[in-house]
Amino acid sequence: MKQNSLHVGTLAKGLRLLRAFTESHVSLSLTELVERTGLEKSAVQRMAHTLHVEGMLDRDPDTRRYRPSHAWLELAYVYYWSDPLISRALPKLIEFSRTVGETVNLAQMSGDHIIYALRLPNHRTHFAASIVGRRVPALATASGRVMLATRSQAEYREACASWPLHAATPRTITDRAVIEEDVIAARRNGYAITEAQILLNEISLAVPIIGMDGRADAAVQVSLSSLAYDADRVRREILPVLLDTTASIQG
Amino acid sequence: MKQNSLHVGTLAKGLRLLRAFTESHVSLSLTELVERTGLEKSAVQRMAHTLHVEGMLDRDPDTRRYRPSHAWLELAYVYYWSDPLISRALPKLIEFSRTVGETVNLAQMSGDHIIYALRLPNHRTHFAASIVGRRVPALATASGRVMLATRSQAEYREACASWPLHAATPRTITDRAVIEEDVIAARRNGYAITEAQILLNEISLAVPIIGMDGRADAAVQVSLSSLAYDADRVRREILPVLLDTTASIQG
DNA sequence: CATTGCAGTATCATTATTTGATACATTAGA
DNA sequence: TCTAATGTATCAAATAATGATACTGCAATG
Repeated sequence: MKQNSLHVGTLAKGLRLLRAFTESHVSLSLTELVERTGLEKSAVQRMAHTLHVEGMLDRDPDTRRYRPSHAWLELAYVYYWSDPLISRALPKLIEFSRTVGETVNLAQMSGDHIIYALRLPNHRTHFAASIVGRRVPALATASGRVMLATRSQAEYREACASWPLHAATPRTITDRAVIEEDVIAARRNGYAITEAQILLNEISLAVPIIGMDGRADAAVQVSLSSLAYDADRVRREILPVLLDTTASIQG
Repeated sequence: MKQNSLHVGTLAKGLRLLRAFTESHVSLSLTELVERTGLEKSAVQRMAHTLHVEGMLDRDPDTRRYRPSHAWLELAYVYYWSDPLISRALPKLIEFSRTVGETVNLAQMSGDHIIYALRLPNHRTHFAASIVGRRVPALATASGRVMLATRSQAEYREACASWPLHAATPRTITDRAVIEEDVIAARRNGYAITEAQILLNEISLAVPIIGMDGRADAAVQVSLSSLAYDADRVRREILPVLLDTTASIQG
């Protein structure tokens, strides 16, 4: 498999079963697992059995399909305790969410994507926009751009040139030069605003949470309906409070 | 390890590493992992390496300590998609949270515990009370009792007699007869109220989400400060709206 | 209703892989 | 600077995973 003698192939294969479940594949039969993992039927049979016995997969006794178990939520629980930023930010975000009455997110850089680590929804929106753990190409988000803006020129240039982009909406910007300009603007302004990059009728404002080294690995992002807000109103009404919030998190 | 020929010991061991991380052990060194898992040093070395390479554990290059990775949040993301109750309940809970302005939880039965699958915090409280994935002995919670109340007499009696209890506060009820009476009351009333069972100064109201078979595997729970509310006020002001909410989820 | 195909389950000899003891390297503490 | 402890690397031994194959049972089809 791999020649590195420290690599435990069996464990890696087991993890592939877990990864086979996605947003659009939420329950998998044995043969579907075989297809999605590319492993042998026998191997999948054993791994799935083990994961079930160990509580990582639930199994419908009738359909015999496997599904994520509650353990997947327990892992998130432990993650929250493990990341010191979360406990520092959460109380402030709750307060912020109350005062602005809009959906508040904590985004973290995760490779070339951002991941939403906390979401405090205040309005009914798309399901995907309300639940934690979602990964989105960093370049397509206000949070990603504003975090990049705190990095060195070499770094954000490289990122703007090579990081992935996916045209999620007709208005998603795919011109990398435009994105880089937006990052440069965020550098000057200390915030970034995007419109309709991931969802139509969505306008996002993000401010970085800057660490002691001056770099940001996280950002607070407010997502608003573009039917209710335009960029100017966001700047006037939301931005000042948001800046207070991030400042208080940085402590 | 186990004599069942389908059991893949290596995979099970790898999962034990993941489980070694808890609320109070959020980052572990190699030797700590050895202690907590009871596995051989060599085995832990290999497993931890593999989990790191596969993206399930982050590693601080300086301290060489392992920590949960963002993948732990991604798993939660997939869980949310996989459980149809979540997508049905979430929009209603957001609405509910807005109207009552208090902390709203979706609890699910998970063996003899409940697990908080969704939390919409509206006030700063204890960290543990704000994040998803937390498991609590079912008997100690309004949600657990109100779910049990939808089961057969044999079932809830058995549960009240044998399920675990942990005296988290000085006011936690440990008299199982009293708990059973509370379940019976919940059966009549269609809701349950508990005070100071998990946290002092907390009062909780829960209403079950009843499935087609008449049994509840989930409940919506509102947690309030007992400084601001007493049981009567909860019944008058929160209960009616909560009943509307759960009814709409059952749809 | 019998037939066919497919998904899931069980078995077992083979051998690749994990194992765990041990030695080495590096860090942190005295 | 030395010492103890933690992390890293190696390798022969044998256990435990492998995957081919055969079996069972369900569900769809004509």
